[in-house]
Amino acid sequence: MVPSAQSTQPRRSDATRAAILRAARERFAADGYERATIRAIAADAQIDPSMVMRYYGSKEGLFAAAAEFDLRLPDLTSVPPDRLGEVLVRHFLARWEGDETLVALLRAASTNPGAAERMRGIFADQLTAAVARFGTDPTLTARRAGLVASQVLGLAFTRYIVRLSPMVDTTPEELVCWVAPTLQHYLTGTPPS
Amino acid sequence: MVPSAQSTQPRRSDATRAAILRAARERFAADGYERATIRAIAADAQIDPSMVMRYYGSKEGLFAAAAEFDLRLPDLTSVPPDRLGEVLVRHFLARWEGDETLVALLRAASTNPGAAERMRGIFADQLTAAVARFGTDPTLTARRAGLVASQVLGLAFTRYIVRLSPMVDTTPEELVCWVAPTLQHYLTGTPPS
DNA sequence: ATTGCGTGTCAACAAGTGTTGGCATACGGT
DNA sequence: ACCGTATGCCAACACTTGTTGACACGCAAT
Repeated sequence: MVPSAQSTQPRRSDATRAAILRAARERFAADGYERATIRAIAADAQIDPSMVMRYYGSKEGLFAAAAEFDLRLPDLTSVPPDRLGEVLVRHFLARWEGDETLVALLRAASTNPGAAERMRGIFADQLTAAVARFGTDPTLTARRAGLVASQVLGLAFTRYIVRLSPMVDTTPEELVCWVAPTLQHYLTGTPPS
Repeated sequence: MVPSAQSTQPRRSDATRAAILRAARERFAADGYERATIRAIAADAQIDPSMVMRYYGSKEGLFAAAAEFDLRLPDLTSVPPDRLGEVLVRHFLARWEGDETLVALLRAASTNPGAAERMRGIFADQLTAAVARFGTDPTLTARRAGLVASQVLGLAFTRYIVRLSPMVDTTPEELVCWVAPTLQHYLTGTPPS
């Protein structure tokens, strides 16, 4: 992608900024918020730690920039209603395998309140909005979204964080087969009593 | 429970040891491994930080002692096969609400390799063993256990760590109704292809 | 060429960390 | 009553952390 005719003109330090951000995402994803030190990130990006401060203000600011994330959920109204679960699992798995940002967010959310807040926002806003397309009861919609989040985050947690052997070894396709009915049930199943 | 006629005779410092352990569990559960400082734990237990070192050797040692945990899984062969899911969810929920040890372990597992290792052990050993009672294929058994772990840990992660509003607000009973079929499917469902 | 400013490095600070050794004290067995 | 040992506190170490300010270099415009 070209520097683009965005609102702000391209700066000479854009390459450095990008290198910092990339290193930050890697470190946050691998080590979590507190173990990922600014010095280590700066070393990975091959610059001085003070640059990180100048460009991102603080460690919190750096994390906020590095953990910017969009689930890019597809329009669920245009998929067959009985394939909702399958589409969702496949989408989430693809989103994870290709972008370590969510893993960074996931790791950090356990110990950093800001990260947890952001995680809440992502799943409460983006996922709930996607689910809200069908069904009118807002409480039920939120509950459905929450249940989907629980299974999907549990999948990521066991596969990428804890690295439970069976969850690591299983192929994405097989995971889809197993988990799709679960999400389908959470999305379209009849609520209890 | 009485000091007991265990292998080792009761020491005069048992009360202190217990206070340290209780404070450690609270702090680890609330703050995670790195943010839970020995000084804070010692302050909670109203003793000097050096005592923690003397009795538990190091921070790692303290965590190892504080994160000792048994799932106390019931004997799954004595429950009706179509109620396995329900029994399991209910058991896990009860186990969590009453003991913060697992929350501590869960929080710490994101950033501390030792905690992740222990988490792996608990779910790979205890849960797999309970599931192995029926079904002979070991790979399939491990996979079933892993899937159950993913949903159950995802439930805990969204409810106790991230605190997603819909997952916090929902009553345990209703959660059981939603999640039971999922676990049932993972335990007894037919594997894909 | 000179002036400004953005970019980058170096050294250092203040705070907090896990960890250690020394010293007082009080208990329990003799 | 005495002595050894367990228990507890205090002060300090060595180290790492995020963060800051001063200083050097190079590009761009005048």
